[in-house]
Amino acid sequence: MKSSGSTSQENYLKAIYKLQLEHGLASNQAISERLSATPAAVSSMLRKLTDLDWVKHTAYQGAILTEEGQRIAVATIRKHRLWEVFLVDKLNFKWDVVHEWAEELEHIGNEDFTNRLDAFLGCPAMDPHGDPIPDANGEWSSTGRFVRADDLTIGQAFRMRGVTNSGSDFLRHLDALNIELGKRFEVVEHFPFDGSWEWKDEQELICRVSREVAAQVLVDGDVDAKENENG
Amino acid sequence: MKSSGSTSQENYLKAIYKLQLEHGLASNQAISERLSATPAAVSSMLRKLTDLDWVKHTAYQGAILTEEGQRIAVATIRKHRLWEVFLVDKLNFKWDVVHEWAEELEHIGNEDFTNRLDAFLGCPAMDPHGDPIPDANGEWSSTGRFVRADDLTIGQAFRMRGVTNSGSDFLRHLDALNIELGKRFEVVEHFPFDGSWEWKDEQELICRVSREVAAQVLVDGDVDAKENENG
DNA sequence: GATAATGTTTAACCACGCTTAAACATTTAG
DNA sequence: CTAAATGTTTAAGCGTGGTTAAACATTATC
Repeated sequence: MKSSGSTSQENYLKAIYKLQLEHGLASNQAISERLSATPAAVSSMLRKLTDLDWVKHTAYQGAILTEEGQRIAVATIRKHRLWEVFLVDKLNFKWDVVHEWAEELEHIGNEDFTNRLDAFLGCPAMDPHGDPIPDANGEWSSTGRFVRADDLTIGQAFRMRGVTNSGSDFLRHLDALNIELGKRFEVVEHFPFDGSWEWKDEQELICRVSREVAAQVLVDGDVDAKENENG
Repeated sequence: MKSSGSTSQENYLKAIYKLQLEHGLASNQAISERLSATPAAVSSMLRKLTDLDWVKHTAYQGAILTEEGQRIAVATIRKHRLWEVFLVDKLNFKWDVVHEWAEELEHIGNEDFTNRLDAFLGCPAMDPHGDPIPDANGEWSSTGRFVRADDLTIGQAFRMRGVTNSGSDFLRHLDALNIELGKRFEVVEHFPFDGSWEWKDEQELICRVSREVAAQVLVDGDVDAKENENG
């Protein structure tokens, strides 16, 4: 088989996949918000996806993906993230703008195409936002689990590893604060008053971040244990 | 402005552009054949393109592109050919299969995107089939004019430079004959009986090609004049 | 357990790009 | 110059993926 869907169908499968991770199943309404479509549109698309055997849909409950639906969803996410790597690493786009283009590119190409792109990029493990890239078999090969930056304690060293919010506004804000993927910091202070934090980088420069920022930054809190990597 | 059209619109503009080069203007019927669509579909699309001011259409005569229509057509061809270079040079696809993927990729990205891709690829002058790639301004910067391989005379040295038929069957046939872009040959013999030719490559290996092949291969017949390039 | 609030589905409709079949213009041939 | 052949356009309709508005289930509340 190894079928795949239309652009729109793939977008639905992706949305359901992500909602399923978050809530176990994807309600009609949640999908509709994700895709900025009306609930009516979702309803009709779910019928099609059910007919294709890509989702199981219990009326008034929600949708979950079948094996095949999941395969297509993961393949699409893989393509999306590989293209993001391409756009940042090869075309020198900034990480806050690549999502839109990747959203279009992800619907092009078959398995062979994707694997060639993967190989060309050096089989990257993560996209420019720190999100893991599934391998050719759809496996999320050992996503070294990261923690939220607001889970750290004073004095703790860490490396910036990802974000849970890939919106342009947020990413541009991180750029403005000189917070970038892989950069090493240490927690200097935490202010319970407003939940904000003070970090310092390796040049001892202080970086003050709000509660909102810390909550959406993923870090590797286990930095000293494996410092043979980059520092 | 710098507008651009839908996938389908861009395909029509491309087709009209090419037909215009060949026949001065694009008849409804010729477009319909190019795009494998019915004349009725062409008729209705031409109305839309006319409303957008991208073509001028004289009923029962044919269509020609406006300035803007031409700009979009050339930009689309530029993107198509750049992606073909990417697919062959970076993803190691063979030249006979890249057209299909490029046909999808060509509709993605804006001017900035395309220029970044161009720069990343080293601003190539030609696609993998030897077709020239217009520059960022839509100029076909000096397409060093090539001649058909069946225009050569015995003893003449030449370099393979392109094809006038990019169909997979033809390209695979050239692969089978070890005829590739940039390769140097010399005309050994011509057989008026069936119009076939004998060439020899730099290893003195004889390559026998049919009339049909020679007619669709473009070569640089002026090889000795500028042998500082590759030989 | 009836009722209000919420969420889902259906119904009618739209735009896009295509189809077939019929009507219409324009050439070409007799 | 008329008739036939050819090419073009219109009309009606289809599939996809949307919309709004109304009908319908399902929760939550009293």
